[in-house]
Amino acid sequence: MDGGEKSALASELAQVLAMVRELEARMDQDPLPAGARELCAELASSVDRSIRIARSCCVDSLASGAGSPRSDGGNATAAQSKRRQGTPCVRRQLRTASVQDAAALDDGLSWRKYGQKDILGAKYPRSYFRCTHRHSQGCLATKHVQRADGDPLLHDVVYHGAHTCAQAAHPSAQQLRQELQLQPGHGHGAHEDQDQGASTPALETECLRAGLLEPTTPYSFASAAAAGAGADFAGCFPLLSPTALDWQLRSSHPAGSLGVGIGMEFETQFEELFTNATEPFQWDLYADN
DNA sequence: TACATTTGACCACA
DNA sequence: TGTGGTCAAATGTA
Repeated sequence: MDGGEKSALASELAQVLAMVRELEARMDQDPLPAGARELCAELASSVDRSIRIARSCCVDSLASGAGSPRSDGGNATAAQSKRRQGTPCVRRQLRTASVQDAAALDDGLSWRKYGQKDILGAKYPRSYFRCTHRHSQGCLATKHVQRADGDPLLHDVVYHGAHTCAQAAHPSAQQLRQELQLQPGHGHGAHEDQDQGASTPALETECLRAGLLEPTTPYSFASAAAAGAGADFAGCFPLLSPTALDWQLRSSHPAGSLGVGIGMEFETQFEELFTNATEPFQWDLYADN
């Protein structure tokens, strides 16, 4: 990371900090002031920019194997990668508000659970879902959901195959299809092709810069993890991206219902953002400037 | 009654 | 042979 990038990152983070403080102050007010939502969105995009800067700087060190291994639930993915060769997949991580909260895992598509399996080395079992319309419409889309070892609120969701049923028109399904099509070779899993596509992180960065990858979508590890460079690049971002955080806040607190409780939840998630991100980013930037 | 979930068993792959 | 992925019967629920 050169000096310019460091200062760009430091500047972004300084903005984030200022906005968090402001948001914190506004959270005490009831009802929530009009600007709070906008501030959340700004906050999200600012952290998102920070992550992009950090990511573009970290890729090289990650490619050389210097990246930190997955800290949560990732020990099972190596074995998993032996399976489903030839099926493109998209991986996401979603955080729920509580252990019982399943709403945050709802992607708007209808799934039917068809199995659950204890995974070697994983603390929590993996659940297997397939499209409800598998039999009626021959839709072969499936997804696997597994709770992270280190953080029970964090769920690893792996999607296999695009929806071909009536749900294919759903925004979530279309987004998934787009991400699946971004898979190198369109036939390898996100974490399956660690031996190819070293240029993919650059591609992703370019897409992000060009606005081809919508920052408003839930954070996907697909292209990052698909990159050979990031052998397990996803593990370097052990939490939701701020954009996904924003998305979650929006989805779990629909318009008008953004209540008092959000303050604590938001605060907790940001606390995690800063504490968890410290290692992978190694941001001693303030000391550095 | 229809549909979803649970769970033990089976299969395929490395 | 061990493990992940899937099947299908049993069970639960609206």
